[in-house]
Amino acid sequence: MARETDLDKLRHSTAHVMAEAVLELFPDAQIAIGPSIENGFYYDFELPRALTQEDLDVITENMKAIMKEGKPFIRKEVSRDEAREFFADQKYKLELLDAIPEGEVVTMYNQGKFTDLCRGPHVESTKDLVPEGFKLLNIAGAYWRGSEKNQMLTRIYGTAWTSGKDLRAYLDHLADIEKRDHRKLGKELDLFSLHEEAGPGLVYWHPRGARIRLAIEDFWRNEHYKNGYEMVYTPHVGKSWLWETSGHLGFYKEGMYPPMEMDNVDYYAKPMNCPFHIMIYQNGKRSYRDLPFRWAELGTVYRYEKAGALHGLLRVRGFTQDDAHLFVTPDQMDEEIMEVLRFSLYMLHSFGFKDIHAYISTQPEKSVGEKEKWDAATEALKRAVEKEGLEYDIDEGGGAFYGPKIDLKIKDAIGREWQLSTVQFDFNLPERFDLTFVDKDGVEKRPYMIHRALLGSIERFFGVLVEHYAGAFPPWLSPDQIAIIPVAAVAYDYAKDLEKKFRAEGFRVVNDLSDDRMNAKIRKAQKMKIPYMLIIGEKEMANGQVSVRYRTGKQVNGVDVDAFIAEVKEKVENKEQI
RNA sequence: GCCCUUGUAGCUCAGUAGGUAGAGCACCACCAUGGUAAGGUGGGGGUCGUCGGUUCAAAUCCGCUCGAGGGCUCCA
Repeated sequence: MARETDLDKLRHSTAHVMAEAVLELFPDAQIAIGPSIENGFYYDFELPRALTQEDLDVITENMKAIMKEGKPFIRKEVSRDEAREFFADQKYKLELLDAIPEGEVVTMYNQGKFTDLCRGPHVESTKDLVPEGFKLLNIAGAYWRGSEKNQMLTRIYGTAWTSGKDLRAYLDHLADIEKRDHRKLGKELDLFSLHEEAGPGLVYWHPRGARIRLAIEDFWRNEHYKNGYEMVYTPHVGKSWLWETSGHLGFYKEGMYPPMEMDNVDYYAKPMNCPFHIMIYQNGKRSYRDLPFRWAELGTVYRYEKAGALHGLLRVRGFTQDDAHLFVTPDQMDEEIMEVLRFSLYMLHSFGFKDIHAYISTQPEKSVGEKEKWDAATEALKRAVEKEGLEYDIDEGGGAFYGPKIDLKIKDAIGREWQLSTVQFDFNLPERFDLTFVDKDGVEKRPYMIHRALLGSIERFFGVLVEHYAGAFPPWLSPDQIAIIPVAAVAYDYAKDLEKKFRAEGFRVVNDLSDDRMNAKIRKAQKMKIPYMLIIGEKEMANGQVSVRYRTGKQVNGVDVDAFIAEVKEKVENKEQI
C-alpha cells in the first residue's frame, strides 16, 4: 500500500469526523468504510432513512464543531476479541475484521465520541482539520464491497483541502467541468440530441453536429487513403452463425441486441465489424503477395448497454467505430504495428491532443493462441511504443483472451484522461474462421489479424472533443466558420456577395439577414461560438473590406477580403485554434 | 440491474399550507434600420412524463410505471 500523503491523511481523518457527525444524527447507523479518494473522501453508511440536503447541512455543522473541539486521534492496538466485542453491533466492521489476515495487527482509531476499525494513519487532532476547507458534495448509492449481490449503502462524498482557497479552486474546477459538459453544450450549440421516447442511447446528429462529424470523417478518410488503407462498407445485421463462429454469442450475448427472426433464421445487429471484414477476406484465395490488407470502415454497431450505464455521447447503444482490420503475414507484423501507432498519434495530435499515454496489456490466464505468438506480438507493441517515445504502463495479464493490445489515453484541456485509440492483436478469429493465405512456399498459413480504432467511436470522440474545446472548436471543425453580420439593410447585397464568395472558397458561412440589431446578431454568433464574425456596413462596402470580430473578442477593422480569406484558409489547413 | 435525486411551454426555471398554471429566452406579427454581447409593443404555445388512488377539489398527497441526473455494478 502506497504511503499516504498529508492530504490523504487530512481527507481520511475528515471522513472519520463525518462518520462521527453522522452517528450524532443517526445513533443506530451501521458504518462501513470511509477512505480518502482523489480530491476528497467518502464514507458508506446503512441509514434508517434517505438523506436530504438539510441532513448534509446538519452533518457539516456537526463536523465543524468537532473540528473546533480539537479532539486527538488516538491509535490503539487491540486483540481480535477486543475489537469483536467493541464492534458487536456493527456488522460491517465485524466482516472487515474477519477479513484481516491472521498475524496482522488490528488497530482502532478514536477521536471524540467516534472509534473506527482503521489502520490509519491520521492527523494528530481534529483541530488539524480545516473547517473552511471541506464540503460534502453528494449522496450516492454504493454496494457493500462493490458487489451488486450485496446491500446497497448510502455513500456521502466530500472534498477536503488544506485551505478555503484550495477548496474554492477545486469547486471552480468542478464548475468548469459542468460548463464543458457535452450534453449541455450539445443542446446550446444545437449539435445533437437523444430521444428516450425513440430509444435510449441512440444519437440524433443535428445539422450543426453533422457538419463537425463530416469534417472529422473527411479528414479521417483522406488520411486513411494516404496511409494505404482501403474503405469497405458492410451490412448492419448478419445471421447467427457468424456470431456463433466469432464467439460473440458465446461470450458476449448479453451485450448484443436480441435477434430478429426471418425465414426461420436469427439475425443479429452487429456489435462489431470484424466478422464482416472477415467475410470479405474469405471471398477469395489470398496470397502473401496480397497482404497486408488494411480495410477501414466507419462501422455503426449496436450494443446493449445497461440503462444505468448510458451517459450522453460517451456511453451509448448505437455508435460508429472508426474501425479497421489488418490482415498481415507474421513477418509484416512489426512494420504494421509501428505504422498503426504512428498513424494513431498523428490523428490524435491533429485534433489538439498532445499529452498521450500508452497502456500495453499482456496475456491473461485464460487465453487462446501459442505463447510464442503472444510474446512476439507483445514485443512488437513495446518496440512500437518505445520507438515513438511514448510513456507507457504495462498491464500484466490485462489483455483480452484473444490477444495483447495497446490503448492510448489522451489528456484533455483540463487534465482529464480519456481512452481513445486501441490496437489489438487477435489470435482467435483467424483460427475460428479458418483464415489462410498461401505463402511463398506454396503452403497455406494463418494470417495475423489486428483490430484498431484510432478515435474509438465517433460519438464518444465527438463528446470528448466538445468538452476538450468547451464547444469553441478550431475553425477547421467549427460548424459555422464565419458569421456575416450586416449592420443595416443597406449592406445586405454586399453581405450576399461575400457569402457567395466564401462558400465558393469552401467555408461554412452563416449570413445573418434577420431584422435583429447588430448587437443582437453579434451576441447570437458569439453564443454559438463562431470563430469569425464579419461586421459590414457602409464603410466596409465602400472599400470592399470587412471588419473582423474574433470569437476571442479581438477586433480588426478594415481588412481586405482576400487577406481575410487567406488568413482563415491558413488556420483551417493547419488545423489551428484561433 | 441496484441506491439516492429528479421529470411544469422548444430551452432555463418559478409555482407559498392541495382550489382547475407563471416568468425569461426562443417562436410569430407590427413598429424601429441600428456600428462590436439582448431595441420596443403585441400575440400564439402547456391534458404540469404515464397510469391509478385519496379528496368536493391534485402540478401540489399516496402508489405504480417510463425516462433523466449522480453513484455502484458492468463495459468479452
